[in-house]
Formats: sequence, structure tokens, C-alpha cells
Amino acid sequence: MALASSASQETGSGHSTYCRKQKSLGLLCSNFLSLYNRDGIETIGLDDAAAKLGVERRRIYDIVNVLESVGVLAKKAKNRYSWKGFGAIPRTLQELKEKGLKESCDASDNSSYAKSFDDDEDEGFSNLTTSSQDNKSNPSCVPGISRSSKTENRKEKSLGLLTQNFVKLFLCSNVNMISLDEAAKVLLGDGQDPSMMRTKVRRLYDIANVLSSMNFIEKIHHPETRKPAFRWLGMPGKSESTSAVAWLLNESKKRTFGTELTNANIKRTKVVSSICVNPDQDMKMQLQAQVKCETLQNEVERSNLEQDSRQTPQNYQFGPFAPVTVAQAGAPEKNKENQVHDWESLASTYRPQYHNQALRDLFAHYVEAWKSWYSEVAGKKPIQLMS
DNA sequence: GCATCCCGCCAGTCG
DNA sequence: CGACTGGCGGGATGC
Repeated sequence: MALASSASQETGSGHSTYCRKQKSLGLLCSNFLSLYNRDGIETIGLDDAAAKLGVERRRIYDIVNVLESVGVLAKKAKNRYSWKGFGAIPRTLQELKEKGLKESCDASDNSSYAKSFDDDEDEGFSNLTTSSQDNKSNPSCVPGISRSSKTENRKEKSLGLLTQNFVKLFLCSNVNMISLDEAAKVLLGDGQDPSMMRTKVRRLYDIANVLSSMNFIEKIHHPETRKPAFRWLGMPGKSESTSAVAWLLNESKKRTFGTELTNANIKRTKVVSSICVNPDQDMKMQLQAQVKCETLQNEVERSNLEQDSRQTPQNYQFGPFAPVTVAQAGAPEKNKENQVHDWESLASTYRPQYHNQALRDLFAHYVEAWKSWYSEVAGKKPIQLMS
């Protein structure tokens, strides 16, 4: 039951190709953020998100979990999250960092597992997930035993926690570049069996994707090793701040809403040959967005940070921002500006597209977010491209 | 070939 | 007990 209900919309359109890139968690995350980072959003319903973004609920969980782990969202109740915004990130990272340092400090090697959640989060709100674990002494291998902490065990492996630990890796050490393999090795106790490693790495890929889409990290190739790795781009941690601006710029370029809602029917199993794009429309939007960016950029720069906003044009591994078929031309524009309400019902037939008004709001927000974010984090001069 | 990672089964949890 | 959650890893995709 469930899924598939809304499916089968346009079989008529003919060739829709399966294009993996369009379905990446990273892109989905960008869309998710674009969709909810705006005025009037306080709570987010998972079903709603899934419908609007045209993906299965399962995928929403993935995103939401990592977003929550960095403070952007907070679980309110079943099926419901509250939007905390980007402004909540600095603090969350700060907490993570402190926590991480503390842990590594007094738990040098022999950790007493079952961490307590010292989490000193003020305002009871930001109670992130909880403790950390990463103790390695607890094999938990032997199946069939240790029923005591079945839940614990599961929690330990949650995407959210893993995300936090991954982030801590950067925040609490000097490494600012690490391959997922290494990360997995560290996060896992130590030489674990390969299958465990593989799973861990898979998860890290998921996480890396969404973190990349938020520009927390960036994929690169290790200078020498040649191996792919991820580099921490910034924010708190040390004094290296980063450009939220970059995020913004990148974001706008990358956005391409409208992967068909309900991509449920196009499974990858369906091999094909036709292309999966149709740039025309997108192009337009892209340009538009770009213009807006310039504006934004000025805006931001003027707002007193004298840093060079774009450090790297935009070589985000994220890819050539998957173009996407933008609905068949039609009469897309709905001049109502209260689209928000109706989206839900339109979800299955209307693909969200951000037009002028919406985009404007969106960016206004970004600027705002950036400001508070920046003022909170910075104190000193940013920039600091390490090598 | 191997790095990436989407997809969705299905086992726990929760209301 | 049914709905929610979300670990997990098979295997397709991308390069």
C-alpha cells in the first residue's frame, strides 16, 4: 500500500530516464533546505516533505537525521520536526566540539561506554541526540547476548550520531581532510571486519553528501594520495570560518527543483537511453538565480564582513547540479503568493518551482541567517584557507 | 574496475 | 497492533 499511491502520473511523458544524480541525497537535501528555510516555517511534517520533494519517506528520514544532528532541525513529535534554522548550527557545532574534546580527553583509551549525556545543552531544546559512543571496547559482536542494550546498540549506529562523530573528527583535531575510509576506521573502533567497514563507509557517503550540500565539507582529492577525501570547510571549530556566502551562491546554482514528484515509478532498473534533461527552462532559472546572487553578495559584503566571499567558484563535487526536467511548459506561474498552503494538495501534480517572489524571500532569509550566524561565530577575522 | 550510494526490505519503536 | 523509524547491504550507476 502506501507508496505508489500517487504514482503513475506521467507515464505519458515518455522517456524519463533514470538518472542517479538527480536523486542523490545531497540534491534532495538542498531542495529540502530551500523548501523549508523561509518565513513561516516552524514545523515540518515528514509526509509533507516527502510529498513536496517527491521522494519516499525513507529518504526524508535520512536527511532529517543529519540535519537534526547539526541543529537545523529538532524533533518535536512523531512525524514532526521543528525548524531551527541555520542560526542554530554554530552553537551545535560548538557543543559538539566541546563534547568531543572532553571525551577524547578523559576517555583516552578505555572508555566507559555508556556515556552519560553530559550534553550541557542549555535551553533544553537543543538536546541533540545523545551521548556518543565510539568506544571500541564494546564489541557487541556476539549476537544473541547483550540484549540489555539493544536500543543502545541501535542508537549507536544511527545516522545522526554518526554524523556528529564525523563532524567531531574535524572539530576536535587538526585534520581537516580525511577520506571516508579513514573516518570509518576511526569511528569504528579499529580493525573491524571488512563488512562492518563497508557499511560504515556507505553511511559516511550518505552523510558526506548532505554535509556537502550544505557546504560543511567539500570533496577533494588528496594532493598526494590522489585519493578522494573530504575537507572541512569551516565554521566554528577554529577560526576558519567559511563562507555561508559560498553556500548561498552554490545553493542557488544548484537548485533545480522539480525532479518529478513521485519518482517512485522511475526505478533505476529501467535502463534507458534517452537523456534526462531539458535545460531550457532551468537555464533561465539558473541565470535568474545568479543575478540574485550578485545582489546578495553585495548585500552581504556590505554588511561588513570584508572577506572574499567566493573562495572557489564552484567546483563543488556535487556535480553539475543535475538539471532536471522542468515540467512541461504550461502555465506554471500561479500568481498567488500563498502557495504554501496549497502545495500540499498540489503536490502530486504541480512541481514546486521558485519564482521571483519566492526566491526573493528565500534569499532574504539566507542573508539573515548568515548575518546572525556570522555574528555569532565570528569575532575575529575569517578567512583562513588552510591548505 | 572500483568508488559511489540509491533503494527499499524489514526489524525495532512508538503511540 | 498498526504506523513510524531507520539500520543495513545488495547491486546499479558513474567515471
